[in-house]
Amino acid sequence: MIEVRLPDGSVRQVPTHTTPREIAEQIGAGLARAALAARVNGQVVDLNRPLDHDVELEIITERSPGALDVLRHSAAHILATAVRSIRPEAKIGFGPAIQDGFYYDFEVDRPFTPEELEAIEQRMQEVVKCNDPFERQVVTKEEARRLFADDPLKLERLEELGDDEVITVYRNGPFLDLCRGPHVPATGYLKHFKLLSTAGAYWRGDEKRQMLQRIYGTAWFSQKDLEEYLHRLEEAKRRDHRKLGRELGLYSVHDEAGRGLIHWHPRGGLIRYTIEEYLRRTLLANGYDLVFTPHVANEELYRISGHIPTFVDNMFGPIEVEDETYRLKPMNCPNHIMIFRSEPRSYRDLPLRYAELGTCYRYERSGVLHGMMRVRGFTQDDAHIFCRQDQIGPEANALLDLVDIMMATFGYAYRVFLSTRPEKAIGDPAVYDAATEQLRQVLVARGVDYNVDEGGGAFYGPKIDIALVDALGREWQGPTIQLDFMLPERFQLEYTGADNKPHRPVMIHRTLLGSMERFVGGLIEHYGGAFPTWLAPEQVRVLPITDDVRDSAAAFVAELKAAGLRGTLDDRSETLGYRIREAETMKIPYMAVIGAREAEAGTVAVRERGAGRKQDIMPREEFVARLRAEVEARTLNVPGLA
RNA sequence: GCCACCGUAGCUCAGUGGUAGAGCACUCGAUUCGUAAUCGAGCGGUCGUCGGUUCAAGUCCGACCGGUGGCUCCA
Repeated sequence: MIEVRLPDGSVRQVPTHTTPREIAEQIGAGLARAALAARVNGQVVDLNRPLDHDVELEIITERSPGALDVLRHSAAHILATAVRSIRPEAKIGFGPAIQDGFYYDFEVDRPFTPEELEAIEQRMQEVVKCNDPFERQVVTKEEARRLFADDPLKLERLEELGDDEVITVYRNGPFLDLCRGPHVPATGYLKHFKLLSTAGAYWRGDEKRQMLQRIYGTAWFSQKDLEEYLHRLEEAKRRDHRKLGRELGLYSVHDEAGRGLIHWHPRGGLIRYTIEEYLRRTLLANGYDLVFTPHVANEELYRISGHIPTFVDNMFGPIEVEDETYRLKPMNCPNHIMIFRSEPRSYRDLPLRYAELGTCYRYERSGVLHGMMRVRGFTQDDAHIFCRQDQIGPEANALLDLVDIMMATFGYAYRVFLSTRPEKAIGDPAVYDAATEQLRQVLVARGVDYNVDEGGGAFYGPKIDIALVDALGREWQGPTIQLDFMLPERFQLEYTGADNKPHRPVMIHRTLLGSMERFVGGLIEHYGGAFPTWLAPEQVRVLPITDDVRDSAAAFVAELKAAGLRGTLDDRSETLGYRIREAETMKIPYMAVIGAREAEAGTVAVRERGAGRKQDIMPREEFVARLRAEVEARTLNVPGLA
């Protein structure tokens, strides 16, 4: 007999080799029907896996965390089953569950066609209908070698397994895979899924190895979830910053001018200007100094910094001038170091915080360029803080205050990650760990929920990474706080301490918004193009109903401008409906309609973006005052934003 | 850079070997209108580029250029 402890704290005595399914059946028929897998001492296993010692057991159902991963991993096997039946020669690679779905990699003579994808999906339906059980079997390495004799990719993986590892294979109907599991009980459990796309993917993610053909799919427990996910994909497409960027006249990219180089149009420029102006004022109010440094630098600078040779593959090529070689700057830190080093520094001067909206250029391979998100020229919201070791904590704390302000202003939720010392770290491990501990204590003191990426820090220092969560629930790389013990060393930075001796400062690289290109690109998608009033390039469109009130409307536009608001007059000879439609399409926050009644009374009929026919008639001054208050408060009046 | 798909007017797209099309946008004219498309006319394309097959190529084939989705890499 063994003891099984359940999540509610109860303990059951059952015979050795009882399976989780049997226990679920004992608890209730409903639970047995809902059971997909089990969590035994924290590890997810199959329902039919016999228990041979005392355990803590949790039955996994659709609602359990991790349940979708099990389903999706099984979906990947079902996909491979279907592919094998259509293309028997396909060699199988890996097929894991991923965020929102699953994939499977195949080595095939010719890539899959879109039509084939449909056929594969249909064949998957047949596999599901068979409802074959997923059967786990423990095998020896020798047996496994025989079973996968025709699957070189599996053999390669097999040989990496240690001799003491338990090797398992899973069979469902005709398909056998080397796999750790677990799986849902049978193929019939997969009901709501869809294949999405094919893509090339290097075997083991190594571009020196052969390219496999990957098939992506998604799977859910209910048709509703599947449809919601597909709808989310549609919504993401609708909000694509490249599409909205063109439609709203924000930016463009030109072959003639160079790929991956953003041309900010007047509307996009106004958005960027407004953000930059707000950012600079915030930084000045928070103890930062603004600096400006050149776009090119003598290559020597990057030899000292070490970017040559480590970063040279990401840099634009050399520029020869007289006898010297210059480079477009890939980052701002060496320049800021020059400013720090330009005079002797005292411990009393520290911390020094140099901020720059610094434009950098990096060579990115053509295949990775993507709208404003991945470009070759970008302007970083960059800053470097030079401080004493004992100032790391307070500086990190102040930075997290700024992060809070910025994220709240733009309406982002966020998640925090702390990355600790990797194996290959430089310098004294004690210094690295002490600094990491300072960061950790700051996070703890602030009551921040954070995840630790053990060994995920850079070799030159630990860091705090912040991931933005946008309106669609997607995560983006956000602010980072990166400690650096290396550059002060390489540039021999010093300050004079209270002991009148030279000391080495610590550098903190930090960004709040990342690059203006990426940040604004992200904002376009976050807001779906409907920028809050304070950021909207055009805040009010004034619409006179007839030519008779044109002058009155023009006067109102002048009043808006005088109040520092961005209003424009649309007095074209088009119907009111037409002009309203266009203002809605351009996602302008407010329309101010002026007809004979309003002109007479000194009022405007205000129509808010996205609010339909609802109108609010108010005195002109009141509307101006309301708008000014809204701009000042940076109100997030974005439809659909929580 | 690699794999797949795509490339027709400023935009969205139709056109399966036989004389390049539509809607929107733009220009002109008419219309003066009460909350998401007023009517008419006009302008606009060497069908991504180069080569090949064919009596004939937007259409079939090849190469190249560019875009998209991935891979790899990153602000």
